[in-house]
Amino acid sequence: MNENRPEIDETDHRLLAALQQDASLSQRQLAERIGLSQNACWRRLQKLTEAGILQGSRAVIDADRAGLHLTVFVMIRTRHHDDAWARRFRARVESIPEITEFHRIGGEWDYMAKLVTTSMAGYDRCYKALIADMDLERVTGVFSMETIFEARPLRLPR
Amino acid sequence: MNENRPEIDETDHRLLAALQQDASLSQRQLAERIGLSQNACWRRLQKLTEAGILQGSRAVIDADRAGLHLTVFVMIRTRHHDDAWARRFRARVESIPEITEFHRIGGEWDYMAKLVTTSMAGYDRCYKALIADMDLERVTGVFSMETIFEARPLRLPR
DNA sequence: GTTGAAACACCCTCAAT
DNA sequence: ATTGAGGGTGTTTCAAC
Repeated sequence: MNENRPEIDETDHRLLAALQQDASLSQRQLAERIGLSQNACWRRLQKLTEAGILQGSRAVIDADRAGLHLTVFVMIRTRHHDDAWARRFRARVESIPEITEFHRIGGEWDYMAKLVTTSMAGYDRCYKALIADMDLERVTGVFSMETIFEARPLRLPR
Repeated sequence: MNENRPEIDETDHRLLAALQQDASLSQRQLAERIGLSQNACWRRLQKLTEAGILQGSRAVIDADRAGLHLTVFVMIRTRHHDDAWARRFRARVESIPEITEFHRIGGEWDYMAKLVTTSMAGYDRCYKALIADMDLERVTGVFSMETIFEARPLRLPR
């Protein structure tokens, strides 16, 4: 949590929104788009980066074209609720590169992992790697039949 | 689906992996890192972009520092299974910018949406906007207590 | 906040190997 | 595949307003 975040004004907002859509924009283009001088734009980027709000940029890759045809959300319930087990489980999850996202969740399940892989055979390998010697109470895969959209820009507050 | 994807060799692999970690690398740095001339590196990037595998880059923003303190996965079951209703529902989901990801899923539920917002009050507003006049059978929010990691680079096959 | 300028790094395209 | 070179563009930091 970080309640006392630095102020983000309307201009910062538009700046972050633009870069969330396309981080390859040059500073000239960016400055022009949001109606700022290139110089002022640069200073704002510095500030946002120093504040840790802007953390860099990443390539967007078309999963399907890259051969990744299957997305599964793995729901997990554990029998163990001690720290040592939790640490061991997190290390296990981190060791499976097909898992792109991992949450501790509330409700019926304890954890949820998003897993992106080539095929059902790929999923089966990950599943086996995930459960081996972890004594999980229950694991179920929720399969994405169709990814309608993903990685949409965040809606920033204020 | 795209089974007949162009060949991605080891070098392309490392290129995409590097750009998934940091898309702001200059072509000189990138070329040096993967042991290629800047020129050859540039040509590979062109090919990957033309093939639609590499689709650009996006800024990474720290959600919590930007004031987004709540992530919820919304599970949805519908009573309607005709195309007209599905189109209307997709349009509704797209109209809610807090929803960053949307899947049609198999199993007990029909759809799953990932929603990132400021607070419980923000979630409630989205929830109401989502369900209004849609005659859903059942909607439940699975709350992320802790995002252990997310937006990890894709594990590319081969 | 702005403009203008200077120093440097980078991108893209050649030609040659 | 590689190097080298050139022109155009982008970045970063000034000083001045």
